[in-house]
Amino acid sequence: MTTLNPQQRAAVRYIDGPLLVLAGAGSGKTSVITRKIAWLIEECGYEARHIAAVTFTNKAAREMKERAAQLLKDRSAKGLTVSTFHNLGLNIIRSSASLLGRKSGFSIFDADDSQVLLKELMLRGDDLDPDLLDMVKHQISAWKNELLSPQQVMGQAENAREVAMAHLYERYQQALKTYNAVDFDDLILLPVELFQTHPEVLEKWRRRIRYLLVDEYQDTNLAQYRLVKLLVEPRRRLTVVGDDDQSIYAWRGARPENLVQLQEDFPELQIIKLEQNYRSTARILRSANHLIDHNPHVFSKSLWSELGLGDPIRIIRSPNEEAECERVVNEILDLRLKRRCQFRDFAVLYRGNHQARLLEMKLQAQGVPYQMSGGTSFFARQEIKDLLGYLRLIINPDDDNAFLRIINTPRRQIGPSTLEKVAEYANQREISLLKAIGEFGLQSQLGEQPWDHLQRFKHWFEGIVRQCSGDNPIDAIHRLLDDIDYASWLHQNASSARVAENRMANVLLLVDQLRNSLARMDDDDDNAMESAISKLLLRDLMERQEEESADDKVHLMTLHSAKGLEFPHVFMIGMEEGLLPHRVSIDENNIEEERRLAYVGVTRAQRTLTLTLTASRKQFGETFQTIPSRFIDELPEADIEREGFGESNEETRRTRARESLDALKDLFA
DNA sequence: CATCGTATAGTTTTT
DNA sequence: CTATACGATG
Repeated sequence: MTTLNPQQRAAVRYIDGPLLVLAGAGSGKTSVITRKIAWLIEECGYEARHIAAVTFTNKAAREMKERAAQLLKDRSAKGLTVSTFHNLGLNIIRSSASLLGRKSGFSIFDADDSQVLLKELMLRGDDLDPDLLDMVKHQISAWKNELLSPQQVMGQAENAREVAMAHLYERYQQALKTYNAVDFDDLILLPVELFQTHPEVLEKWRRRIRYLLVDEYQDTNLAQYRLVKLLVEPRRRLTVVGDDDQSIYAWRGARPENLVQLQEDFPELQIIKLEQNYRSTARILRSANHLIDHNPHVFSKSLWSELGLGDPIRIIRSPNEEAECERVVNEILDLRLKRRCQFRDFAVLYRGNHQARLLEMKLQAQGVPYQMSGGTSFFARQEIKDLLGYLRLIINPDDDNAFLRIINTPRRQIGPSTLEKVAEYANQREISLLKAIGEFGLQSQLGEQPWDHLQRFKHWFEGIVRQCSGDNPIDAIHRLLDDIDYASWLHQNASSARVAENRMANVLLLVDQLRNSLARMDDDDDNAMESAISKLLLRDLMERQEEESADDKVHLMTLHSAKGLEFPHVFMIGMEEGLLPHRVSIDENNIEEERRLAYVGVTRAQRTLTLTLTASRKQFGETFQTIPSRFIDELPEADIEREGFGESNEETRRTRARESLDALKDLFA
């Protein structure tokens, strides 16, 4: 076990009141949290089940849980809560679902589900232009994160559009309730509402959670802050760890000012700074400090390290994005040999997920194993959404969204016109679609064929549901896939057999994860299936799978998902104006957050850091000249090494040769 | 009701 | 340029 430095030790041992730990990048904040958990249990007499640690990502939660369990030598870790905000919220909601107008088995709508629902409501309402969908969904989410109810929003609406949006918000919330569903924002919002309206429930949770630790505190939004505050009052046994320089979720409602707010709300707040970095070389750290110095600061800190000077930061400019990706791959292969390190020691970070596509191609071309985390996730895939649709409907017959998703997948000769009538009938009777197709009152509304098709589906589905509530739900799901001949359906729709098989493999993987998840749960849990599916919907399980199979592979991920991680060798690609900082952020004047994003990227690196960019980039078929990111100019000149910038004859010639070669390639392609 | 075609839009991050 | 959405046709 490593020894803690004096600041870390103080942070672990201070338990007399609320504590804010300002932890710079790589300063060992996870150690502080896990060691504090152990300290509370071993030295302060807390039982594990009375301690909760909350983070933002599943990944962080898992790592923390693992490290805590290690420290406690799997003795007393049982009952310890280490989870994401959303997961904690889910558990709170589940324990009092009926008070919130939900029944057990309620669905969790993801961003797509919410969008589908909102669109539907907008089309039906027709007082809002459907083109505003993007704006509206963002607005509603923002309201929820600000804990504003539809009524409150209505009260402060200033024009017709705002009234219409407030109205839509209300209908949206009502629809979720009708569908027995909650969306991601509700996972925080509803617990707060619950606590505010049912003090006895709050009291129960306060007795349960007697010490609360919050990680990445700078990412909390108002709703999350309120939840924390409700839980820790009046005893105020709270430790939060954060770094305002790593706040990169303002767009999601995160408020770094919560760090300051904390001081006002808890005047007795103690603050401890962790400034020693245990991760990066001096050059990397100096670059990071230099970069972030261009931002204003609430709390100033200066990171230092004892790990030696290290290599200069390399900045490589390539003629175009293809060359850029090829170059990165070559650098990885090269470094791997020179430094005798493994593929897993490398990470390539980028601003947007789409940047990974080309990279993937080039990695594949060279046979370099890689792993993309986060990515255009698993859950955006058709096949996964199909299966989740079925699963959701099995545990929640009111989930009309799920019903609509799967009713005609694969084809059951049940089309839009039929569904229109079903929906109308269901609406009038105020029942769910699934229920509606079982009622004879509907029969007269439909032709003979559509009715028969619906009945066949209904009987079949009821059989599946019945089998699912039996001893072996996994068998039931396999039967389901068998019955609908899903493999054939995929083959029919895919461009190639390979793609189809891949998709089927994804589906089976998901089922397998579900089985594992069920096996891990208590046998006496009646709601095991529901819990397991919730886990799926909160996107926990598949990531877990990724990690467990993460052997020796290069890591590919966005700058956002890289937060909290570290790698010996880091590449940041696309260091151009418009990409990082992103165009939208430039337009909206959010340069500071982009800079923090760059800072997060830089501080992931332990040994070497390479930034790459292109001279020109293709966009919508046209080629544009690019401008190097302003952040490059914000690095200390003494610590960087540029390549591809000089306009030496030699390089220009090579570039030209390269370009004409590419042009030729295009010509023949 | 399904399939095929054309038109059009699209710039970012996540639980 | 590509992915998706919508509309026309079979």
